[in-house]
Amino acid sequence: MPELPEVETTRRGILPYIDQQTVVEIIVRQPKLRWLVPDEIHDMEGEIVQSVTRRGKYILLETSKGTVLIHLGMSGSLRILDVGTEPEKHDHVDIVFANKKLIRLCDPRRFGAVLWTTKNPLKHKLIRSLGPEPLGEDFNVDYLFQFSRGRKVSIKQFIMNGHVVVGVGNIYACESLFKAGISPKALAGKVSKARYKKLVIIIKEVLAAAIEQGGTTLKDFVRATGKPGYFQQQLNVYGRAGEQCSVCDATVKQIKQGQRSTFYCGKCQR
DNA sequence: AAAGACACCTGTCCGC
DNA sequence: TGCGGACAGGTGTCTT
Repeated sequence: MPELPEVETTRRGILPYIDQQTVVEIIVRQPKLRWLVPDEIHDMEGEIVQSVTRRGKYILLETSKGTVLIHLGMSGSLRILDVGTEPEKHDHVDIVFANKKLIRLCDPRRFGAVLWTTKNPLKHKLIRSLGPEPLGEDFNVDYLFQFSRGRKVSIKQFIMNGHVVVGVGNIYACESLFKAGISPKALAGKVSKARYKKLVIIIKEVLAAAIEQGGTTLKDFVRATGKPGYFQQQLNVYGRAGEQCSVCDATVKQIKQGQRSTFYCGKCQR
């Protein structure tokens, strides 16, 4: 489900309810997520949430004792609810606050994670080797072009690699390459600097626009408030195999790259 | 170091 | 209606 826009939408959704709030209780109904939810997570109880930030697709809740790292995996969502709201089947973790609100992690496939670190979270094993934020200045044409030299993977797999740049998942990789007119099959190491320049600009535009729209709701993504996102209305190729391209008369194609579906227009993208 | 396959898990949809 | 298989928004780990 969540790529960067959905995670950022979620972060913004929960922020006003939990920032500077005291954690009263953490309820773990199902500890078996991608990694076991550690018992030390309860050290957060009684602590005040000092910041609600995001690094890549991780949401970080910082307290003076440590930081919770939350990842939504493929099917996770976080919602703000009132204390007393009955949990449903896949509601695995609640973080309950003194203001009678709670954030609830629902994750049917359990590829998500809830982790705890007492150190600088940016130095956590899963965070420290991540690539730059796509909306930051460190993600620019010089960086991407340099990093791509010698790479033999397709450009689509390259930009989806979190060690290259974070937050560009399957939907936005497909959409960005379509808008940039670049074939997803082009080899990363062979793409020109001029084309990378355009791609960088477009990735930033696409992600920023998706955040503004509250993310993409394909089947079940909901924002923290329970509302869906609206960016799916602007998808040009993702999920549109067999349909006519929105720009030309060709048909949108679907292929597999690195075990993931890729959607593209063979005429607009070369 | 880089690339590819595989793993984790549940729900849904499609063809027979 | 049932069943098998493919597929789904991610990414760490293991093998080449």
